[in-house]
Amino acid sequence: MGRSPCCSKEGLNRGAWTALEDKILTAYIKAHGEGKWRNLPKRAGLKRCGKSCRLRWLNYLRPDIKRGNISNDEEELIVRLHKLLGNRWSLIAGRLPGRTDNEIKNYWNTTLGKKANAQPSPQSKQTSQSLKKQAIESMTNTQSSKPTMAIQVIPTKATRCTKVLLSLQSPPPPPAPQILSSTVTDDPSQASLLDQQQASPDFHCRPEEPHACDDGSDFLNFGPWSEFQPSDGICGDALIDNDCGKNLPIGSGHSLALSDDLFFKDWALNRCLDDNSTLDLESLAHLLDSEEWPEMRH
DNA sequence: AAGAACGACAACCGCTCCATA
DNA sequence: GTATGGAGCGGTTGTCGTTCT
Repeated sequence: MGRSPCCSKEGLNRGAWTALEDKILTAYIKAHGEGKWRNLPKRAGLKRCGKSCRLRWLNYLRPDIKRGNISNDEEELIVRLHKLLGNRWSLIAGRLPGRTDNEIKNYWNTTLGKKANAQPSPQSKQTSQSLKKQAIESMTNTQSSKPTMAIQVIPTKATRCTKVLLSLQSPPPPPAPQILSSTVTDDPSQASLLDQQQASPDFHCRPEEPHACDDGSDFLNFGPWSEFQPSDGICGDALIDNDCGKNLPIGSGHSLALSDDLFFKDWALNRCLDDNSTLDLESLAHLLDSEEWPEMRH
């Protein structure tokens, strides 16, 4: 389907933003909020493409952006997350509050990528597509693998978290445990994750927005489940139902055996963060540092 | 001191996904 | 079911400052 360009490029400024433009954009967004990027330049009186405005805001002007050197902890986290997620910068950035995908991408390309090349990792160059494929392959192979975890399989397809909402007021947690349920509790690090998830019902929530699923289970639904239906040869009854409130077979002995690797990818994909929340860097670090971690990475 | 090479980062581009009419 | 617009993502390019020769 053909698409009109997001904006006419004629008469628009390009290149570096001026201080005045920044000021105008910031003032406009503070007054009217984000969104409607296509119309924003016109309304704000900027001679810029809407996309450009969005990028400028997200990568530079946003008040919660942390600027400055990336700490060693952050660097280590980036490296580890990159091993898990590949070049999915937005997901990685989601785990580093105040950092933007662009910043992390640049940092990787200029610094970490070279280090990684010096210490080649089999996964370091994975693309989203290859990750996805790998995930699917992994899933289709897991039926014969050791059923160590009862994790519902989540497609690694990155789905934005903007509509993943939980109630702040009363999220009666679904009776069934959530994503890391059942058989993973032996590991203290994972238990810690569980605890944090359950103890923090508002993580990655936007209180001002309506809730996608009142029972709080919707945060588990973040992908085209149709891709992973039983017809795909996957143990369907181990999958979470796409409907809110229906859950995975918790503690069931026949739950889908998900590869450990995929489990962590899944975890990483789902741990969307609230912009205002303290990052659970600790929990992630805990996870990454856990004794089982090296084994899980193959 | 001058120019080349390099590094860091901002910005752009094209593609894809999702929501909606 | 389809077309379209809005928005986001990842790859790439451009620019500027710093270091090296």
